[in-house]
Amino acid sequence: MSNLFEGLNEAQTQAVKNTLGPSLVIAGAGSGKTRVLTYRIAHLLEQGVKPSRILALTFTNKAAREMKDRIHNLLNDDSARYLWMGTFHSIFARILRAESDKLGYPSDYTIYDSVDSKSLLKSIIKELKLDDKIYKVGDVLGRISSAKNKLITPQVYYHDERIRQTDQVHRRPMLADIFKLYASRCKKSGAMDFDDLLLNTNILFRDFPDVLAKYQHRFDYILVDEYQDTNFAQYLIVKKLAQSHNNVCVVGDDAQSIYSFRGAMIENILNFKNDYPDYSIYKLEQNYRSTQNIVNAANSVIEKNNDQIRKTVYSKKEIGDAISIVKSLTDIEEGFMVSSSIFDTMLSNQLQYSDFAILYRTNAQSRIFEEALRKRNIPYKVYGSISFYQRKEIKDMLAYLRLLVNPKDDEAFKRIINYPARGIGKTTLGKLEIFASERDISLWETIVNAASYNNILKLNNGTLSKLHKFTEIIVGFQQKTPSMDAYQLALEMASASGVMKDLYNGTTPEERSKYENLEELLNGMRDFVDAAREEGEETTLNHYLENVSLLTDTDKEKDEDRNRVSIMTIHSAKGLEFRHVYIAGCEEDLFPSGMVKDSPKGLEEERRLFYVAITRAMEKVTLSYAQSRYRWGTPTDCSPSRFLREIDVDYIEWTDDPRLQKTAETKTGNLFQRKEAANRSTQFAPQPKIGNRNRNVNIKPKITTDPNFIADAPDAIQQGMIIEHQRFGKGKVVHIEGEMPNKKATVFFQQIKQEKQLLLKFAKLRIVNEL
DNA sequence: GCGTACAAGCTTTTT
DNA sequence: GCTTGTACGC
Repeated sequence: MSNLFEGLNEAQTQAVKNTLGPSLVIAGAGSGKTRVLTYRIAHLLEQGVKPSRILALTFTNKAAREMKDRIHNLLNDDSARYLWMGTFHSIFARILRAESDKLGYPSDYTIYDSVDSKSLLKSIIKELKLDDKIYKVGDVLGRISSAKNKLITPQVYYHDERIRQTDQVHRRPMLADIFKLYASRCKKSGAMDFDDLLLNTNILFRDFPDVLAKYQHRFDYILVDEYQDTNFAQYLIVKKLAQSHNNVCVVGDDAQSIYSFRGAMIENILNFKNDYPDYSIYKLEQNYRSTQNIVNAANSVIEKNNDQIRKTVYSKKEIGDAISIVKSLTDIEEGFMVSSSIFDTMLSNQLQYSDFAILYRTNAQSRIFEEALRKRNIPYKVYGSISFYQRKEIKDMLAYLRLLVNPKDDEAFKRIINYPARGIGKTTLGKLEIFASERDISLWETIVNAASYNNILKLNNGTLSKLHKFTEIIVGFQQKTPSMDAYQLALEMASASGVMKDLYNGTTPEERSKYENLEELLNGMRDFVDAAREEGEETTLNHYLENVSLLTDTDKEKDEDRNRVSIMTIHSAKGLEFRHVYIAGCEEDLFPSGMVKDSPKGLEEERRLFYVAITRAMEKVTLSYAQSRYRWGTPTDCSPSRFLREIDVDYIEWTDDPRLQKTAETKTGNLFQRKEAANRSTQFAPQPKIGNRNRNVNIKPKITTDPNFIADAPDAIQQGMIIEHQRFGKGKVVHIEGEMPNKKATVFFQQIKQEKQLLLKFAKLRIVNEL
């Protein structure tokens, strides 16, 4: 490795070089943050620091893996393998496995994901005979989670007057009891949820000073990526571990803090100077990713936030294209517009599909883009949404395996006791649950001894023998578990349990895909076993299951996924970059989300999210909004997002209506508002006023070849796309047959009710057959 | 105990 | 519009 500092700018060089003492690296979007982190670690290794003495914490497995790869390539040796690098959750899960006995957990403890947590909470709420409309599972879990992230244990929660009063005011006085029962059930099942991993690490370090000392001395250097997204529990772990040497380097960007709903405290980065008074600060302000227009536009938005570390992010790249703002009439049309634009841009600029991304605020928006892209035969990949490991069929299979390793895992038990159907239904499970709960034992212990408990359980002989059959299968596999590798075991379990057969018999596409998913899981396990064997690690099921709950979809990218348009939420786009970015649904109540618009803090976070979205782009940003969008199954009127107005007009280009562009040359006032006003008058003025709302007979069906008319239709049609029939909600639809060049088409008129008046009219064409 | 039919609720974002 | 949960009949 010749010269590490070659190609780094001054600020980057300083941030890489000065490895001693506390360092705060403020890294603007696209400023080479990952580069600094990897070079800093490589630099430490070059100086002779042992990799095992470096702890590097990230927020996603992907980020950790990428960094490892890059360090490996920089140094050209395998020292990166021995770094302690990973997500907070995976690193501390590992430490907790080693120290679990001190906290009264087995080292093979199960990690409950949010589906497991919710299922457990649901049964607790039922058990306490509480109204599940008042105690909504999601809300309750959110409350418990945020308590844990603030290191509020159930005991503290239970005895804290103020917390209890808050719950009282919200008419949920039993939350403390639910929390307490939830925690004790988890512990009894030998399970930790995501938040427990951080909470229990803190408890471990608090109650066992010798253990804390051990880990303080294990790591000489600590690095934290995305520090603005740490919550209190994570913050305190870092602080404690760094105490003896203060060699802590945190990297982050307060402008990109978008996880406060998960307990992230932007204050952690803002207060770094108070925690480590002798800190050095490095500001990375040059953006290497985006054009000047994009950087400047993003800056003009984030400027509106009060809570921030002031910095000047700039780009020395070309000025580049202005940001486009595009209006569509409906969400469906937005889908067409974006997919057409991607198609055209790709062809005319000779780009790859993977140069494009469509970003949105909520996962619910993905479907429309999927459909639009599919119709154009554009390959795409949806990121996020439902994780592979959270799919029902995968969770069911994993539940069998979990039960082998940790038979006390009641959530796994409940998933599979009657899957595939073996005649053990609600009634039996109910009896088992009551029995287990009264005696404080697990469901597994209950059925193993069901015969001897049967004077109380009162199960009939048929049920008893069904239970017995189930236990026999599980016990048989439990005995094999230590001697077999994870893949072999899972494969046999899949057939012995009947899961394989159940999925194989499916005929519908959904069922087929479930079977394929099971195959994929098994393939993944085989890869795991192969890799472990190669590295000389354990190939056991226990080892496989250790991390599987912490894996997400993005962690298993395949080659065929490579040249595809990416579709994802802005949250999951964080840290990524694309040449062309479409930000869809820029509408009030969607982005910014309707749930936070009343709180200034919430709004600032939404604005940061908008900032993150814009700064993903290297060359071109297109902002899109629709005037009407399906929500809860009905068309809803939308108004453009306030964020569109917040972008400095110098960096915007208005492309949806060419007639208006010439009129907006002077730069006084707000371009956006003027254009909106102009839009309103030109768009609606020519329409005949409809007096009687109930009689929409003003539109006369006609045969048309009028080119102007066709020009009004979505351009997808002009390209000869086949557009299927779409239902138009409550709008009135009129059919008109017409000839287009080479195409026979049906035209739909739709009127959308807006503010109780008929305001809009637009045409959709359906190509009936190709000539 | 199982499968189907209908109703209700729902849409912030995730390790 | 879609998914999940419940009620009812077998």
